[in-house]
Amino acid sequence: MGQPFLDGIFNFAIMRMIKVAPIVSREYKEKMKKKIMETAFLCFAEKGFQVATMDDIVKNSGMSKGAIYNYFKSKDDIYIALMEERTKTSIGQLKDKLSAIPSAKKQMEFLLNVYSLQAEKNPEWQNNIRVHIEFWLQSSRDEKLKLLLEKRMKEIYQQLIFDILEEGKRTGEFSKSLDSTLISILFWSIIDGISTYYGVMKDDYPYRKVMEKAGEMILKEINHKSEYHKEDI
Amino acid sequence: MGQPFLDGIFNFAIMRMIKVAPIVSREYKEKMKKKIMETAFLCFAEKGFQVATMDDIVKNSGMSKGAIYNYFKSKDDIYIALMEERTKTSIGQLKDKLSAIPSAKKQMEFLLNVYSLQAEKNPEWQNNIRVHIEFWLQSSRDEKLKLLLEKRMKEIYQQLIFDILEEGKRTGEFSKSLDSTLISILFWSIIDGISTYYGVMKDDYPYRKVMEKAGEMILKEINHKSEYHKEDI
Amino acid sequence: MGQPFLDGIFNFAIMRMIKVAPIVSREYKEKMKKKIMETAFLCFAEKGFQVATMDDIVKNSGMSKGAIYNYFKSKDDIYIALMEERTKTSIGQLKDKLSAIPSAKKQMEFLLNVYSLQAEKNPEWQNNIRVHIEFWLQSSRDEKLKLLLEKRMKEIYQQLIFDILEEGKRTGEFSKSLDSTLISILFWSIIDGISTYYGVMKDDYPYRKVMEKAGEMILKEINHKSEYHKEDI
Amino acid sequence: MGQPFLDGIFNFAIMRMIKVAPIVSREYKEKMKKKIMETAFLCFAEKGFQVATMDDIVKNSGMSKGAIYNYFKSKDDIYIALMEERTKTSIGQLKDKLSAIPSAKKQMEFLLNVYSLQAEKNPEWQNNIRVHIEFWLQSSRDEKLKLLLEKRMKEIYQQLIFDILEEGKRTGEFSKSLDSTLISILFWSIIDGISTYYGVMKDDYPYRKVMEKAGEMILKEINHKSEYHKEDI
DNA sequence: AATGAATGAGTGTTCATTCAT
DNA sequence: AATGAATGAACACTCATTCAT
Repeated sequence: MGQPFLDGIFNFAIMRMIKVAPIVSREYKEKMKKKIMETAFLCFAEKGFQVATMDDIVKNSGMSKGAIYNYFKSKDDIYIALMEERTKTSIGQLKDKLSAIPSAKKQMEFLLNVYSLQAEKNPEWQNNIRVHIEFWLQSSRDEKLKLLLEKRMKEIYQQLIFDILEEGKRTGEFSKSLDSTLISILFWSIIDGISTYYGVMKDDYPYRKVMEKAGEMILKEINHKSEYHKEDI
Repeated sequence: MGQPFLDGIFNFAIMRMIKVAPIVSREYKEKMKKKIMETAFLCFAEKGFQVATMDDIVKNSGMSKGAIYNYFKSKDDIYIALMEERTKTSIGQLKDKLSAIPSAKKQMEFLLNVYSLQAEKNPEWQNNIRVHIEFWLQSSRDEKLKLLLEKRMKEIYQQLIFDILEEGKRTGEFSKSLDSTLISILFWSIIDGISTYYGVMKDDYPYRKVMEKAGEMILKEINHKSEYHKEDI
Repeated sequence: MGQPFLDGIFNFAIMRMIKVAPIVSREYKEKMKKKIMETAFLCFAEKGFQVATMDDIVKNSGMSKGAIYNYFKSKDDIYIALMEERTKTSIGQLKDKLSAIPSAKKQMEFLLNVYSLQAEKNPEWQNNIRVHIEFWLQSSRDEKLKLLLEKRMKEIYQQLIFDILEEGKRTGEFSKSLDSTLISILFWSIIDGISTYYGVMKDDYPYRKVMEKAGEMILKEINHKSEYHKEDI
Repeated sequence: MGQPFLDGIFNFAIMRMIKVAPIVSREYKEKMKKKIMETAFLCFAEKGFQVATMDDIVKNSGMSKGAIYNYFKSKDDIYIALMEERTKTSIGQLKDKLSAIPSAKKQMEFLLNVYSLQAEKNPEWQNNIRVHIEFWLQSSRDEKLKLLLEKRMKEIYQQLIFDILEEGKRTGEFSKSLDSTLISILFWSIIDGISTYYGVMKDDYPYRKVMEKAGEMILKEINHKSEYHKEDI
């Protein structure tokens, strides 16, 4: 009686099947997280973080409340994940494109151009900004969040501009007397100021024209222009 | 024992008085409204509009809940009154001072200087900004509010700059080719962008230096600089 | 114009009336608190603290949720208030009666007799015990609660017995070699052990007989009897 | 392409195997149950039955949720199994040791000694007690559970003492006038009362000293001493 | 006009249990 | 038998607003 050999194989196979196979793939989980984040983004954009409820997210995502809490441990957690992902994506794409541009000056021009065209190219831009700014205000009342955002701001955004400016100074494209730190701070203050107005005023605000004028002013500031004038003479 | 008859007369009289004659003066009412608004501002600045509760306002104002609802019909209502009043006050003071300055260029310089010094002169500036921006974001989700703010923005703030620029163009101080509308929009976008960063980052943000550099750039843009250069020759 | 003098009187009267009169009396508030606590006690006794919900209390009290939270800041808070009040009441009554009894021995006998008769005299005794013990277990996992209860236990309950025992030792009623601290701890351990069984087993447990036997043993222990024996031998 | 036919056979075979033959041995299942119960005990002891979650048990056991539900149909079910097993084990060990002791008096002394030393010998004693008592309180609200515990209490614990006492009466070691039922009930009331205090107060409670004093009192009660007294007189 | 107790729908979060795989 | 994602009813608690006094 019995076929020990086959039994062994059989049991092994069964055990393997049972033990090893992950019920859902990693991709599945990623997809779910993404789905929640996308729904949450829309809800936050529509109503604001405070006003949007988990029930809104539940309803719009078509998932159950428990399911969402399997992926994120709180509403704040979704917010943070959302922001990290948005930052990572946008800055990553930017960096990729910038690295293909040889001159620092051209890089700055490219960057400013990207932002000038955002309103037309990226239909989510308005929402993006509102959610972003709201989160930011939020952070000023939560030390942990503030540190997270501040770090991100300094190490990622400001650093990006800072590096371009320093490179430009090195190659002689930009004025040596430039305060790269100050300008990188000012750069984002202006970009975000304009974007905030756009996010609030929406299509009543001439986003592109304002952004282009701002870009012009920034380029004028960092270029050797003033010295050119003197040379012109 | 008492004097029921007289009591009756008294009560009647009192009731009548309340109905017929305004027992408290208009000034008293204004004073109360002001008190509520001031308290509310502090609460909103500290916690944010959404998070601050009516109970916070009750507690900090020393008034009763019912009293507050006698003066304002909702929390939103306080917010709106607050913003209207803040705008009126700040812009009113500004206008007073500007009218004493004869040249458009000097007016612009004065204005930029005022904002540069805000952080040091006005310890409430950070709170001011946060409440302002938050309210603003709020407004993008409430059409009524949005119209109110947009009108205010255009008719008061942008108009202020627009008028100075046009005057400067008329007197020849500023370049004739200037797009006054565009610059007045850009002006506030930059000021508010810098202020927002400051409101969030607080003292980690070199507000004054950034604001001064921004002022420099704006002045450079609107002045006849290019022509000066030529004249310099 | 007008009658400033009368106006003054009138306004003063009105202001006084409005400002001073408390809308609800202190008694009213005490009555409400009591009502909530009584309802809560019944709920906790029926289902246990953990299982009983605020909605149970809401439903059974006939009050609204918000009203309850106006009087107590949390479910725990109700629990604590409940326990403090129960302790205060029961120990207060006990102390009053004890103070009328001249001899320490008689006091002990009285005390034991009170507990022996609890089951028959106090129909809530079972519930009382269960709620009490449950709260107690709860406390072992909450340091703050534990300290509160421990303090109460030591300073009120154990102290009560300790004082009687010491008084008895002083008057020669009780053995000088008695460890008053130890006996006072043991006393309540036994009383509560018996009560716990009764609270759980309910009328299947011969509460009175057990308590009487225990009382007999305790009295035997603290009386001079044992020494007489040794001397007798 | 595959071999659908063979596939079919394979799948069928596997399905059949699972259905027909027990793939895992009865021992394996017992081992699993034990593992779950041990983990559950630790969780319940740490947090209490209500507060400990199935997820706690999942995490600490290293098993999956589904697996646990294969062995126990509910959280309550684990609780019951746990209690039954604990009772069986502890009483079983006790009985084994008692059977080796020839005299009833020595058996009582041994028993009391075991409990006196529990705190020092059994580091789990505190947890044990808390879980036990908590379960017990629980039972008072669940008729089924109550009957189960009451039966267990009477048939196992009280019976144990009852038998020793009766044996002692038979051999003349204990007083003939002893109410064995009453004393056996009192015995556990005292033991559990002391243990409960210890479980809650933890090391602030002089467990051993109290238990020894209680043991002394119990022994004094059941020994022939009292009759000696009468004779003495 | 003033009071503050009352209201109750709504909030984020938890968790025993189920079930497709 | 094993997995762990999904479910959704509960939960304690909040708070803008109302209204009897």
